Amino acid sequence: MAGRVRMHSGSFFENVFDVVRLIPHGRVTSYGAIAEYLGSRGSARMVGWAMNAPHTQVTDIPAHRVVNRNGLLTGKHHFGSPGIMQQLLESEGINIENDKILDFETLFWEPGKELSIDK
DNA sequence: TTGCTGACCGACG
DNA sequence: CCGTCGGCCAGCA
Repeated sequence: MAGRVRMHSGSFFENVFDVVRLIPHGRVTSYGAIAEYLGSRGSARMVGWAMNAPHTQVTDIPAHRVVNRNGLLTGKHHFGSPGIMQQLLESEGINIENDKILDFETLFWEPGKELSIDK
C-alpha cells in the first residue's frame, strides 16, 4: 500500500467541485467536458451525480452552470424547484429557451482552457 | 456481499 | 429519427 490514495478526497467529487467553482460568471459547461477533463470521459454520470451530493450540504457549487452535452438543463429538477436553474442562468445573462441554452457553443466554458486567459 | 440506480455520452440498428 | 445498450464510478438497501 505504500502511500495509497487514502480518503475519498482527490476523487471525482473533489475534482468536480473544484472545476465547477472555476466556471466563470455567465459561462456554462457540460458534464462530459468535466469528466473528460478529469481523465474519465466515460464517467460523465459521476459528474452529474456529484452535483447531487453537495446539494444536501453546501450549495457553493454553481451546478446551474453545468448542463448536458445538448445544452439542456437536464438537472433543473434537482434545484429544489424546476425553473430555479434557468433563473440563475438568466440572471447571469444567459438566454434560455425551452430549457435549452441559446448560443451554448459560445457560452461553453472548457475546464482548464480559459482559466485566466481572456480571449 | 451483491445488485441497482444515477443531473451522461456515444454507438448501433 | 428513435429506441436500446454498454460503460464509467460511487453511494445505498
